[in-house]
Amino acid sequence: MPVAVNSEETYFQIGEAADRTRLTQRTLRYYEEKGLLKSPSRMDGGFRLYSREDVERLERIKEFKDLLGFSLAEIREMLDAEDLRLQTRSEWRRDADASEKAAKIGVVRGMTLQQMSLLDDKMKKMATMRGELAERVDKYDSLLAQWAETAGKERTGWASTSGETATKCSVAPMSIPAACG
Amino acid sequence: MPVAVNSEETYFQIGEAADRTRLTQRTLRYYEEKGLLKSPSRMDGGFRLYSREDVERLERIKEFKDLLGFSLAEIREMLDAEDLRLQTRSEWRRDADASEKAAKIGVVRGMTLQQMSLLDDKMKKMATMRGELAERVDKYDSLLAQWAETAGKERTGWASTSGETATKCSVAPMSIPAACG
DNA sequence: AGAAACATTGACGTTCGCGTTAACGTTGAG
DNA sequence: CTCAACGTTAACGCGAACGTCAATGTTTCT
Repeated sequence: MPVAVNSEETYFQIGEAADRTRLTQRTLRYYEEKGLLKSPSRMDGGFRLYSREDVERLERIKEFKDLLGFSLAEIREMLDAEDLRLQTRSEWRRDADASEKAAKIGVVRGMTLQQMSLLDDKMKKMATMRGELAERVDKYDSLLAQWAETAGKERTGWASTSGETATKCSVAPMSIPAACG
Repeated sequence: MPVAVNSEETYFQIGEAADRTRLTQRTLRYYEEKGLLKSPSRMDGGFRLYSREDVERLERIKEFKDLLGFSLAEIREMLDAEDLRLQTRSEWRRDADASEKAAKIGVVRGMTLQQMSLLDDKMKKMATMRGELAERVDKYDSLLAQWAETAGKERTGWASTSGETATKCSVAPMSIPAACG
């Protein structure tokens, strides 16, 4: 059960944080050790207390790893960028100088753009690969269709052995995958 | 220099193969050891000779690794699938039974679809991430614009410090990246 | 034939990303 | 107070994916 410290802020011990993120306790400690997570607060006895934000951050780390196959070092960089973003935002009001604000925002914006172009790059290449695969599938289909024709009435019933996962989305070589879900 | 063995077939020693693929010799031997590459032919003295196909395969392996962050084991699976595909194709003519052909094609088609859905999955998630990033950039832009307005004539000239990589593609949250290159 | 350049097979070393165990402290329910 | 459940640090272990010698053989150029 989540631990309520005071008022309405909920914190989680390492066990629950691990459960929620589907990571292990060891992994959480490891990420902390590697600086991917700012050291979480502790209770009097020394038990770690993870905030909601901490948990969210962990979930993001997981996405970065699983989805993009980034190393922890790379992920750290991306997260550092984001930290700067948040820090910038919190300092926004009390920041005296004017052009300084703009400069900071510019930096953050630049980093965000870099991350985007990195994503674009990967997506583009993946789209290319997908296109090649789709071409093949089409080729198989027409091959099978043509075959079924020459075979006359005898329906072959080739319901491809296992999971028909990417249902029928094989055509349209370059269409956005979001449109296929 | 590439080594011409006979007639028009060109082969490469490990050094050049490594250069071309931007991998190390060690890596090539390692991949061979791990079965990602069928053992290349050798010259009399025992030197490895890589064919064009071998080099292409190596390049594909690299793409899989860098682009998708797959483990070598996973890559091996994908490549095995492709091997089956080629094998199927070469056996196509001399294969006697009819429904057997269809079955084989069905299997290969199924594997291809699986790979596609895997790609789709990743691309979809990446598109989501990209969308979030784009939103941020837009927010920064409007913030800066609004700021420049209130500041009157004094143009701040905030040409974001470094590489403006993802040029202007920040809007259109879900557009296919290929359209942005 | 001799030397430089390139390759071969071990075999040990390294970094990453955790898993696992040990020995011990904390918390919360009864 | 006691005891199970949960947490802590420290340390060693492990598989993946190579890096890095070292000792030896091969090719090629002159």
